[in-house]
Amino acid sequence: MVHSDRRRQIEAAAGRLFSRRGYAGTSMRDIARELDLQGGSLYAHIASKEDLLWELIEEAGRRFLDGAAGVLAVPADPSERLHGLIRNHLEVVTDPDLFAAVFLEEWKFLSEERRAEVLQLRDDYEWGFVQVLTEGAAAGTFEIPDVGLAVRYLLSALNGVPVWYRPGGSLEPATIADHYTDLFLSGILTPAVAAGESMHEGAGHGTV
Amino acid sequence: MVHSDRRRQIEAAAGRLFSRRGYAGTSMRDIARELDLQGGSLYAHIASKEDLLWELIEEAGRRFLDGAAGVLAVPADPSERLHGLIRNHLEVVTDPDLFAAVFLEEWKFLSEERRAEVLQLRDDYEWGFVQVLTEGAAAGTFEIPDVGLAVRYLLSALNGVPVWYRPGGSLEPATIADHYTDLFLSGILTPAVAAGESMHEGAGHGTV
DNA sequence: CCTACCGATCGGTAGG
DNA sequence: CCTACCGATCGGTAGG
Repeated sequence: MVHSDRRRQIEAAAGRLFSRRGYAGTSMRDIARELDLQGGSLYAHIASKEDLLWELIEEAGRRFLDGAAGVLAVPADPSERLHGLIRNHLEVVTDPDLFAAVFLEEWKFLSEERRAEVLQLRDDYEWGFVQVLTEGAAAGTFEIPDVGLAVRYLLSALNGVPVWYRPGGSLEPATIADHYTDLFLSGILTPAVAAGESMHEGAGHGTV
Repeated sequence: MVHSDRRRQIEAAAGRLFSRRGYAGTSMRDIARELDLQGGSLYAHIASKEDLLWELIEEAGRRFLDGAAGVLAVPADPSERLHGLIRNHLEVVTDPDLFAAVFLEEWKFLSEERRAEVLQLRDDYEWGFVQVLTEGAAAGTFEIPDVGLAVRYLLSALNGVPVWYRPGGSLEPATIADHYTDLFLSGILTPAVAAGESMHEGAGHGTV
């Protein structure tokens, strides 16, 4: 658990390369080159390429889960808790040291056991979102025909952020979280229209 | 442009494998094995592995763009046009013959020229969404503080569908499109709350 | 479409 | 951490 500096450097290089070219598209020699080492020298610090991938995925997964647990430990109404979950998710996903893109995309290259562990972790994590939406619906604050679908919709939107996010840009993760929370809670229809009256033909697109 | 049956079989096998394990994680011999061929035999039908990837990406890209153009050619109010764009996107992304996951994830393995072509196509495609949202805002139907951000949010949510969608399941693409359009237009807050009055403390999460 | 092969590169190890 | 190497596999080709 406590790793040497060199080990951390190797993990960081691997994280950058796995993010950019994927696990299968990155060779051990690619990683070594980033640190001016020979390919074989990496094995003084790590046991295998897959262990390196696992380390990165485990770390990101832990942060997702710990952050969400922190949010859910605080009593608050459903909208606030949802905002907290969204902000946590976007902080993890935009943290340049966490390589969330690797967590999200490269887990399929893990061994079967580790893959199962990741899927379990993702299920647990999603459960927090399901709980908050269900609470909000029970309280009458939210109106959600299919909670599972709404959670997949939201998490997909959040997971798209690392694709275009650049650290140091004009949008801080917390600001994106504010915008995304509003989009998810209120949508884009102007309030008067959303309130129900004055819409030309039903909802404009027969549904639900 | 007109391809032999064999060529189409090779493309389909490549699409399936590239979707599942990625371009770099799939070998030509993997593809050949699916068709009970020897690896070298593929080169009687295709020139290179990258050409195979390009073919799949080009085809999906064309369907995204053609479908959107069809929607935008019909006059309708912004909510209806948006619904049409969403339905088209989800039809493309769930079409088992189009391998949209390859289009979305594997373009980074293309040559620089082809990569640039894909990015241009994506820009053009996103432009349609930006246009519809901008029209809706100008008409007073939509209220969107940052149109570009809202489009990225929506497209990310849509691109997440192929990750969990299974053909033959209980949700048709058109049904998902209905749900997702509602989520994007109206959010999840109950109308009375969304209309502005009766919310305990501002919006519950200070924003925008 | 197969057999047989090309040079290059892969993850990983031995021995220092 | 390097040199030197292992067997396996890679994308692709020649010649039939």
